[in-house]
This record gives sequence, structure tokens and C-alpha cells, in this order.
Amino acid sequence: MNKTNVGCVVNELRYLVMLEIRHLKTLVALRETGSVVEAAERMFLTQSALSHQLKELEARLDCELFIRKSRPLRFSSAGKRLLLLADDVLAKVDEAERDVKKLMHGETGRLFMAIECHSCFNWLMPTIDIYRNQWPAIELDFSGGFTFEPLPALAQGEVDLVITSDPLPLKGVEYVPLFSYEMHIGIANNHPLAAKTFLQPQDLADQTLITYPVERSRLDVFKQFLNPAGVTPLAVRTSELTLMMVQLVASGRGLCALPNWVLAEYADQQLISVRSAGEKGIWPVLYAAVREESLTASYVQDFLILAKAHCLKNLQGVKQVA
Amino acid sequence: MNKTNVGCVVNELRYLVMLEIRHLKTLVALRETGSVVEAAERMFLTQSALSHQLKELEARLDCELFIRKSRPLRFSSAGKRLLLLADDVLAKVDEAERDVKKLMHGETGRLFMAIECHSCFNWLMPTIDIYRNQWPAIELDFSGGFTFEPLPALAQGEVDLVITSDPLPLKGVEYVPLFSYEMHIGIANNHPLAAKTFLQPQDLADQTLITYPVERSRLDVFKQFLNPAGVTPLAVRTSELTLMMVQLVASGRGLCALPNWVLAEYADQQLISVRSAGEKGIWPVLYAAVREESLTASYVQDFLILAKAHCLKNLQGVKQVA
DNA sequence: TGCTTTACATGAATCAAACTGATAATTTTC
DNA sequence: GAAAATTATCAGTTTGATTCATGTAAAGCA
Repeated sequence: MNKTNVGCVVNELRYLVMLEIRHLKTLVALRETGSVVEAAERMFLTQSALSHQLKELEARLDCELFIRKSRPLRFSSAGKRLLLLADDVLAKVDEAERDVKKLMHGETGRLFMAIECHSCFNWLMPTIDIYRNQWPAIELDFSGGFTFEPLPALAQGEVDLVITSDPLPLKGVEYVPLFSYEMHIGIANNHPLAAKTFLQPQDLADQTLITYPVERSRLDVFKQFLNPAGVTPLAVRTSELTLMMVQLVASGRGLCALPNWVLAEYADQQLISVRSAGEKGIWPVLYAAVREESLTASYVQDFLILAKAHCLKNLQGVKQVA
Repeated sequence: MNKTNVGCVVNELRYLVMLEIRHLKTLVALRETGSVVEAAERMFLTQSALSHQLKELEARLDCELFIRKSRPLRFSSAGKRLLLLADDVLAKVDEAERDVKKLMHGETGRLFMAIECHSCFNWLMPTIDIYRNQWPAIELDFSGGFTFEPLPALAQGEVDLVITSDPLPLKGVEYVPLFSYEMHIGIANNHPLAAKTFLQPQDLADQTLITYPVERSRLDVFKQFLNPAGVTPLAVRTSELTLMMVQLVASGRGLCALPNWVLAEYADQQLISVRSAGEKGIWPVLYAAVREESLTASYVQDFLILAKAHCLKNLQGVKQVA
């Protein structure tokens, strides 16, 4: 660039591409997780890699993008500006990629869904709404209900996708992990057990447990917590509605075991208290079950990607599965 | 992904980033040049590299982006869709990068320009208009005129940037090549010399040459064409206005030597004919001269990048300098 | 039609940059 | 203040983008 002498010709004036899509994704992950470690995890990279990447980017731009020494990390004004860009650009790139897929295999198809995990209603509906905009030509349907057996229906071809936390081996059915979450126990604020930091199986021996009206063999509290310890609750009472379960718990009629992301919002409002089941807690994994063939269709792949991303982003305390 | 057996768990569902900024730039270069070879040149890559890149991208997207066997190449519908994305995204990325620069060094400054190449008015004005939007806080000014000596004024600090095709060594002045272009000779359609495919110096010995009113030592026709052959035209007549020069040429009053990009538009309208000077033609290089210190300022760098890009894109028949 | 020119494709080798793993330095939390 | 967690850094490895050399196909021209 300079030999500090008379009239030299400066040649390398190519436009240095500083920003890459990769960087924008990193920034978004950073914002959504609040730490480099977690952002790295979400991007399937090591913390080291991301640290290098950020250092390199900051060097290229010659500016600091965020303040590390604060939890959660805070973005500088430059960082905020780039996040604005990221939100815009990443959405558009995604859309373009989808459009290309559609142009190629002019895809239209069917995506009938069912849930085995009844709380999943909470996130599934908003996800479907987003999805409908992305793939307007796909025929969508949803089967709920407690009597309905989704997995056999999936194998038979009656439905195309089932949300379940119980991946039982079935010919031609594959399970795509979405995320893992903690199964929390909801308890009245003034309940004596609320004094404990976490609950043991025995604690439930003289309590009423409130569940969805399904067999015990399909409930994680039994499978992973009570049964192994040989404990049965004093009574089991059922409810089809989550909100009603919470009301019952709040008024001291019993305890309930539900995903953290369901209980969190009620706990935040101080309606009830939540405790872990055991010291480490119970961490089921939620899967999307689809038939083998479906996995090749981009409109199915896209739904899976969307669901996973949507949950990781919006559901409190859910973790990516390794 | 598949072991074609019972109920396997499919794990790798990370969103494969297919598109990168790099790819978008390639597509745009492809559109603007109309061939892989030239696009590669413009991106400072080999033809091979670009060929690989495109193959890889098409594989990732699983679709053809453009039809190679046609000149200029034609884009497929998928290609067109991605070009749409590219235009949107690249502009926004540029803007964001500029904003970051401004946030950092809150840059405001001065950019007084002058031209030694008088035809440059044509592209300089539109370029300045674009630039003004990008850097509204920069004070812009422009000195024209045939009596004014820009290069000394640059060294003295009266102006900050000079467009010239004659990079004479001056302390503290650096020359940034913008592009190279062919110096064409304009000639009346019915002129006897119009029969030749290109002109020799001797052809001008009995002709009138119409030039801008500057010394012959600053005119490329003399420096690079007539003087080396020891030829002088029958007469030299001057005009300050390009359009008037062309009118004179069209009516058979003489010949003129002007950059291809100036004459091309008149030739396209069949107003005049153009011929090369010599078999290979004369190919001057146009430079932007700036003072050494200016090169570190991003608002100057940005002007240079913009000018170069704008000319390569919009001026007919200009070439990037190696 | 055959010959030359030009543009693009391909394979192997190279090289740079991104990533990892281990560890050190730092900060936060209790 | 100690322990835990987060981030930075170093050196080694891997990946994948780029080049070089060459092959193939199309376009232009006699």
C-alpha cells in the first residue's frame, strides 16, 4: 500500500468482503443465547472456533461488536447495527433458498400432524402458522385428542408427522430429535414440599398427582421417576386442559408434572412454584416422528428445521440435543 | 441418515447454510459480464475457481443456475431468483458495513475533486450522486475547467482527488487505477477512412483532428499514437464540449480521439463511426490520484471502490486493470 | 467440412483459513 | 476468597477453496 515514495501506483483496491453469512448467524446466535459458549453449541462449533471468528471479524471491521464482560452479553452500537442487518438478510436468504427448492421440485404435498405430547400444542400452533406462510401450497392438518394413537397412524400413512417423547422402534419410522427439556413438577406456593429445592420420588407417595388422561406407561413422571423408585402417588387425577391442571395445583389439590416451558409462564406470574424431579431433574427428549420417505422432501425437512429453531428460540429452558 | 431399519433416530438436522455472500457476488458478476471467464477476472479468481464454485453451489442447491451454452449466458429461473436476492442483500451488506465504519470513526470529511480527463464528467457526476447518499456528511466539491492544473492542486491540498490518465510521479501522491479503456477515433460515416477496419498514424496526416483545448503533451492520441510515428495532423481544431466535437466529426469537419465509452453511444445511434487507433488500439489507464494520507480514510476508500465498480458496470468496453 | 479459437469442465496439488483441543487468563458466583 | 464458568490464546490439524495443467465441447472461420 505504501512505500512512502514518489507517485506510487496503488493497485489492490478490490472490495474486501468483510461480512459473511456465517458472521450474521453467529451474531444472531449470540443474541439468542447470551453467551459465546452457548452460541457455539447451537452452531455446532467449539467455543474456541467462535472466539476466533469473532476476534477475526472485529479485526476486519476494526471495531468491537459486543461487551463480553457482562451476562448476558451486551452488543455495542456496531453490533446492534449488524444484528439489524442479520435479521433482514438471514430471513431473505432462507426465503430465497426455499423458493429455489420450490422452483425445482414444484413441491406441493401433505403434512398431517399429530401430537403425543399434549403440551406441545403451545408451540406447535405458532410454528404451523409460520410454516403456512413459507409453504402455502402444502396441505396442513392436525389431529389431537387423547384417544387417538398417533404412532400407528403415522406408520399407516394416516398422518405424516407425530410429536412424541417416546421413540419406539417402528418399521419405516424415523425420529428426529427437536430438543430436550426439563420435566418440572408444579406445586402450590404454600405447599409444605415447596420448601425443598428438589423433590424425591418418595415425596409424592402421599400426594395427588394430576396428569393428562393417558396410560401411565406413556407418562415420563412414572417411567423415569416414580416407577424406578417403586413409588405410586396417593391418588391420580386427570385433566385434559393444561390450564385447569395448573389451577388445581395452585389451589393445593395436587401436583403436576409438565415440561418446564409450560410451567415457566405460570411460575413467572407466581401462580405456582416449580421444582425439579430428583437432584438432576428429568430431561426427556422431544422427537418429531416421520416416515422414512418423508425425510427426503424439502417441505418436510423445512418443517423440522423450523420447529426446532422456533422451539430453541422461544421456549424457556430447552436444550439442544447433542 | 438411513440404515433402512426399524425406528432409527436421525440426528443431523442442522440447517445447512448453502448460500454465501461469495456466491451472490459471483452471480452478479456473472450477470454483468455474461461469461464465467470474465466474471472470474473481475473477482480476481481463476476461471477454474469459479467453475468449481458454481458446480459446488449448484450441487448444494440441487439445481442448475444458468445455461452455459449461450452467449451471453442465460439464467435459469432459480438463478434469477437468486439474483433478486443478491441485489437486495449485497446492497444492504454494503450499507451496513459503511454504517459500522461511520459509527466507529464518525467520519466526516472533505472530498474535493477535479478531472484531467475531460470526458470523465460523463460518469463522475452519476457516481457522485450515488456517493452523496452513502456519505451525506462528506463535503463534496468539483473543479472543472481547462485552464486549471489539477495535479499540483492535489499535492497542495486544494483538491483531494483527481481523475487522470497520466500518473506523473509526485511526492505524496498515489495513483489508484480505476479501469482501462480503448481510445477510439471518431469519424464521419461517409468518410473515406471509414472503409478501413482500423486507422494508422499516417491516415491522420491529411486530416483535421478535433481535441479538447489542452496541450498536445497531455493528449493520448499524440503521446501514444501520432508522436511515436512522427506524424502530425493537417490541422488541429479544439472544442470544449464533447457533443460539439461529435457534431463536427459527423459533418465531416475532422476526426476526434475519445474514449470508447464516450463515442459508443453516438456510434450506437449511427451518428458517427468509430475505429481503433492501430491494430491493437490504444488502451490508456484511468487513475484516481489522491494524497497518501487520504487512502486511510474509509470515506475516500469507499469513493474509489464505488467509482471503479460504477464504471466497470456502466461504461461500455472498459476493462479492469490487472 | 475441417481447422482454429474460445469458453468451460475436471483432477490433482497447493495453500490458507477455519476449526479443534488443551490450557491459560479472566470474570462471575456463592 | 474459592470454585465454577466463561472467554482468550496457542499450536496442530483439517477442510475446502483456489490454482495449475489438461481435457472437452462449442463457436467462428476458411
